[in-house]
Amino acid sequence: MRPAKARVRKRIAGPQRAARTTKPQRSVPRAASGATSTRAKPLALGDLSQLLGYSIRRAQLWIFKEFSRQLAAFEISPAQFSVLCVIDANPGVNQLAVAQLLSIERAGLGRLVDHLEGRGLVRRSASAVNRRYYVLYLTDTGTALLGRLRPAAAASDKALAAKIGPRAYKELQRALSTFVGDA
Amino acid sequence: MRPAKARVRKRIAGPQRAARTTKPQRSVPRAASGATSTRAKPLALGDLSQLLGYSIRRAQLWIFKEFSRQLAAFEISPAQFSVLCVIDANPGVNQLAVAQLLSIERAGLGRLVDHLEGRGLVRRSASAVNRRYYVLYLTDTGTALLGRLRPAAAASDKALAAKIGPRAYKELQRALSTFVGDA
DNA sequence: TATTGTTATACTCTATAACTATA
DNA sequence: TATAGTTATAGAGTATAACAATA
Repeated sequence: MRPAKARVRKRIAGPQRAARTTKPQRSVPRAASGATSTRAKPLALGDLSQLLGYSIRRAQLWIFKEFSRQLAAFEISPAQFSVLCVIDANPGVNQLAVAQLLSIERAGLGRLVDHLEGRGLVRRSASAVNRRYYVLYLTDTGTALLGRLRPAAAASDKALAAKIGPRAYKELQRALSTFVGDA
Repeated sequence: MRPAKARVRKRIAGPQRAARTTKPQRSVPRAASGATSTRAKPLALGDLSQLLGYSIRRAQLWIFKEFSRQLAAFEISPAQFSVLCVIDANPGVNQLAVAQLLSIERAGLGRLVDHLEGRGLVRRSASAVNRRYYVLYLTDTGTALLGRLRPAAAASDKALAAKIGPRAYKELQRALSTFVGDA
């Protein structure tokens, strides 16, 4: 049998162990020329290698992995860390302002703040000036945790600096500053 | 009433229009000091602004948005484009090799290739040398489409170059080359 | 009528485990 | 026993529409 083919699947959520009644069969074109696939020739990225956008994507994946590794003990995601930082830097900020600053959807940010509040890191208070607002503060627990997150985040950024070199680190910080603050 | 609070939610999937029986009430600390939240003072990013990792994340989000804008007419995501590029550059490659090169899970790549095959862009053939393999090729349709995607992807990368400047573009290409090829 | 926050929903990604066929 | 591909599933993240309360 072939590697279990199900072409043009329907993406349905079937039963847990679906019965494999119909064995997929297809005409096997032996005349596939020199298609060895026996891991000898190195693979090429093609046009991808010329696109800076792809390099940045790969760098970002590496950074999230490194960040998660450094902060694994705290169970804090990059997005959660960014929200804690913004609340810490702007005590009494409201949710929409945080969402806009970080380019997060307000609905998603609401759930994220729910989570942080449930862990006792963030406190929601009613605004005295506009009753539609919540104003956000770090709790003492939140402040204490952020104090421990900061060195870990800095270590993760240092690992990045070590990977690309200190000069490139400075160059990137200057070159990419345009992206921080706008969408 | 307050802004409809449901603190420490349970993340359950309730009925479409859940009855809002319990009106959330909480002690309103008026002594919230100078927490105005009336959009006057500019917000600060806090420690975030010092982390290159955050800048790269923001840059990557911008790039995906720009890429999707340029390729909207083709309904091709960045990930799909990357797979088309790799198959084009390595005719007869097998799925696992593509997954490893692009750091995509093989399960996810299988579904992605399903989609591309369903659109008639990619052809799966049985390997002549190892019957566990599929070998992947672009169809004529896929090759033709990639020919039209290439300029669009290049335009998206040019927009990035225009945003950061040509010198920074070259610097980044050199500095980030370490991330292309490994995890 | 517009705005803040919430809810519900859907879709994509990611990650994992288990399974079939093959080696 | 190990590997390629698939399936199922669960968890995040994202995007949107609609609603309540408030302005």
